[in-house]
Amino acid sequence: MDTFFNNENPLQIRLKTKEFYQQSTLELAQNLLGCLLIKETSEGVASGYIVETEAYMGPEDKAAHSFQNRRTKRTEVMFGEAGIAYTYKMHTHCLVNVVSGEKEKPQAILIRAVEPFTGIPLMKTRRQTTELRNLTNGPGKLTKALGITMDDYGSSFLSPPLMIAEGYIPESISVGKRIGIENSGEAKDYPLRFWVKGNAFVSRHQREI
DNA sequence: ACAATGATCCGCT
DNA sequence: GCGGATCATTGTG
Repeated sequence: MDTFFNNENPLQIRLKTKEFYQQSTLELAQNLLGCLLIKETSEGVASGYIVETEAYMGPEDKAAHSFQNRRTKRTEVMFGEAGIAYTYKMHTHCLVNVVSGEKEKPQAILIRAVEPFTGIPLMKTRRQTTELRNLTNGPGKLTKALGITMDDYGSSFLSPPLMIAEGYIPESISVGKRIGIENSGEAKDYPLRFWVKGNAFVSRHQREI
């Protein structure tokens, strides 16, 4: 058991260990649901339960940045060990992925939404809104709320400042198509998006597959 | 050196 | 639903 401190309360957590990240990308994308995503900064600690993920399968997946094993400065961390953060910039937003798969297999899981847990006042300040539902219900929103930036590129989720810990086991998981990849041919229909069924913080409502 | 392209968000209709 | 903001990354010449 590790203890981290929030502005108000000590937070008792059980960090996920290295072995957790060594399952297949499809399993990991689902098993990340319900886990706690935590970020410590000089401003304080903020955390939320992961409620929506998308798997990006690498060389064979036209929607993945690592499609056809494209290996550049940006995609480099995906070729490394599982359990590392792959952050990248999209327009004005930073998005965060969990690198998965074996070494040299550039797969990753995009965290698309979390449910706010601790540090909610800090999240409201960062996001400039008081509406709880609007704090972290999208991949660009949650990074801003939690204070995740390009500084976290290549950082391990096994230790501060960026961490993933045990949370809860979702009752039911929904599966659907990924979002925002209309121009990636057949890959756009792959059933690689997972979310906690019925959770209010999921980014968009969509039919299950 | 340059132009195209988004794994998004927000505000408006 | 739609379009604009806005910029790093990437491929091409």
